Amino acid sequence: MRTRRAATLADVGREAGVSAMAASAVLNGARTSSRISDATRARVLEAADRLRYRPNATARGLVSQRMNTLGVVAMHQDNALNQYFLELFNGVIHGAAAAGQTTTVFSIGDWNEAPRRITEFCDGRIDGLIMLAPLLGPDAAEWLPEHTPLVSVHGNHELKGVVDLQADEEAGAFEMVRTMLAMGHRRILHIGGPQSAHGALRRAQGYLRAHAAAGVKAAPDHLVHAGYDTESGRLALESWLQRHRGEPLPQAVFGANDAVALGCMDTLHARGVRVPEDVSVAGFDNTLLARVARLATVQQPLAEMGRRAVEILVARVDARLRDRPWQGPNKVVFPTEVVPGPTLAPPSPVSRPIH
Amino acid sequence: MRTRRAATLADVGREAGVSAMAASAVLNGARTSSRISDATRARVLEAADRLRYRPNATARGLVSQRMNTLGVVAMHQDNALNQYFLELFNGVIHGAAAAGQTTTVFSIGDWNEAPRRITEFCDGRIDGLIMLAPLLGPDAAEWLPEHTPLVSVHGNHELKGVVDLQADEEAGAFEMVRTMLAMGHRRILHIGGPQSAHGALRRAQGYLRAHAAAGVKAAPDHLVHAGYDTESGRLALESWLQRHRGEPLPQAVFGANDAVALGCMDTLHARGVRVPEDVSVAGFDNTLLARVARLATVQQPLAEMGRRAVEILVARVDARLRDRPWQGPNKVVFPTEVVPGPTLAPPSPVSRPIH
DNA sequence: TTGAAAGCGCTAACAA
DNA sequence: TTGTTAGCGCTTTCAA
Repeated sequence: MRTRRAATLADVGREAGVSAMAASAVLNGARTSSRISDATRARVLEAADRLRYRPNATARGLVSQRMNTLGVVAMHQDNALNQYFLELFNGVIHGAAAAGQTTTVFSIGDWNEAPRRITEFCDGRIDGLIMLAPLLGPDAAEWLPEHTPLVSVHGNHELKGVVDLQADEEAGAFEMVRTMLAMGHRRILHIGGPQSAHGALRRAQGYLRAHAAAGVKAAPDHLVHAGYDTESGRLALESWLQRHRGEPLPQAVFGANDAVALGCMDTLHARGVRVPEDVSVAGFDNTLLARVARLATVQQPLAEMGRRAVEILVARVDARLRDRPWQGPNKVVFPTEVVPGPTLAPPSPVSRPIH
Repeated sequence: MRTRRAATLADVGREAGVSAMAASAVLNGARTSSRISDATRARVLEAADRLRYRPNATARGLVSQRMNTLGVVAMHQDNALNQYFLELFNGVIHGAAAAGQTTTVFSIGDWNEAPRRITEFCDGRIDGLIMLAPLLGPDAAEWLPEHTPLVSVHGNHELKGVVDLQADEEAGAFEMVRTMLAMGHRRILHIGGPQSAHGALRRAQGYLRAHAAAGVKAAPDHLVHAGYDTESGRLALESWLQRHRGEPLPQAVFGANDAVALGCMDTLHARGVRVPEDVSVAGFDNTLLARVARLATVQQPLAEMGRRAVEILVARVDARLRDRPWQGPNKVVFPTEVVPGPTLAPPSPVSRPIH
């Protein structure tokens, strides 16, 4: 019995000799006024089972104005989503499962595509959207879809109508650099993230504030900005070292994130510089990368942030469906924490020059 | 103007003073018999722009029987999807974007939930489903949804109606172990994956065939089975070493996959055993884990497999919509390849005992 | 060139 | 207790 389409309520009703509504009442627990006689119920159930009836989510969604599906949008680089995404996404999946939602992912190569792509995406197939690390200007409020509740993680700007989840990156960077300074490091190089990302700027601010708090002057050329990926880290450190040939090596390198820090370790390794004997290295995020490489890093509770993003988004979807305004906070900040590791140790008393 | 719902075709039509069909013809390029006058077209476009009209995907899906959305189901462990998933998923996302599809993910904690969860999931919200490393018995053919095209990656059984993508794991394991034997290794321990996973069995077969081909007898206790995750690898090797106290260390450990191999490296590290000086280690999959840890491994083209899975699935969805049978292959096998790395080196002439 | 009507599969009113 | 009717937003005949 190879039919192209799945059985519908009408089919079940016909098979059971009742109307489609009766079948609906039995199968999908619609709260129509009254109940169904046991005989009818049994016939319907039997017919549904025989026809392998499954309610059609699209039709339901059209009626109920809800698909029980959340969207996630993230940026990919070189056609690949990164570890940061995976950690957050694990939390999202977990939270979505707990809330009975499914999750639809789409990725964009550049946030400049966002106005078009996000608008296309918010076309009824998802009830709400989570934006991961969106690089959107303040003008985004103008084009962001009005009818889809939005939550961002590590948003760049506070946008009207978008609930944003942040980690306290400034404090995390501060603590990490404070730790380095307390160990005795003085020449700490920070390979920061893109200047277009406010999070990267906050990390750099933490770096500077730690120096100020310790009364140590940070050399201006010890703070540079690059990308957020491994290759950027590799190249940024390599070119920095070439520019500073003959000068003493930095005592520590603080990467914008774990991927960048690993890129830096590659560069050091390729030059025969030992970590941590010659140079200490630390990252940021505490992704799996850091755990595998035993990299000192700053923990952000990414999985938890993903879960919370879902919770808040579902609450907003519920509220919208009942025409209630969103009562919750517009911003949530999560704590960060230094994670020590064998890549971070006190500086060596003698310093090698760069060649 | 805060309305709860987005503008519909009817709204646009009303605003432009034409029928909803005219608006549909203009905006959604419906191929209704004739064309629209330029004046009407302009009015409709203007109204749509003013109302920020977006076609509703759910309504379209109901009519066209297609949501342009593909499903992906994978298993999570400890509430987390793993690297294997991420590599494949990157390919899926890439392929889906190229085919104009979005991707809906759901994860299950155990493949025993699959009959219920997959059935629920295939309810019209997705046009087709990709199953990643499904552990399904041959009976699955009975309950798998009839009306949703299915593709599996690393399927366990050939299932009627399911197109399966495999990598040649047996050959990959064979080549890796052949390489080890050629280097002079004789005591090669294989920490295999779960015996319920046929892929794990094929890797073990490759291990055995390489020994046979080299005329080397593999000690039976040098092939054990455990889980596919890091912790399993760690524990499996630790307990193996405890069971073999006093005997010489294995010269090489071949993990069921990269995660297991890293767990083995943890165990060796904790015991002060050096890699590769005392023991060589290799993994399988060539995930990011291996690349970060510079682990010797066997490459499977996971991203490409994800892309191909999408291509095939979309072709099947197209075919079904036109009531055409699927003409393509029911199985595709991808090549594997040994990736060398500094964790794999010739054995040391002296062998330390296990303590 | 345009509009009216029907229907995708479902649910929610109301009537019988 | 059950069936009829209408409608979610869209597309597709078919008639004007």
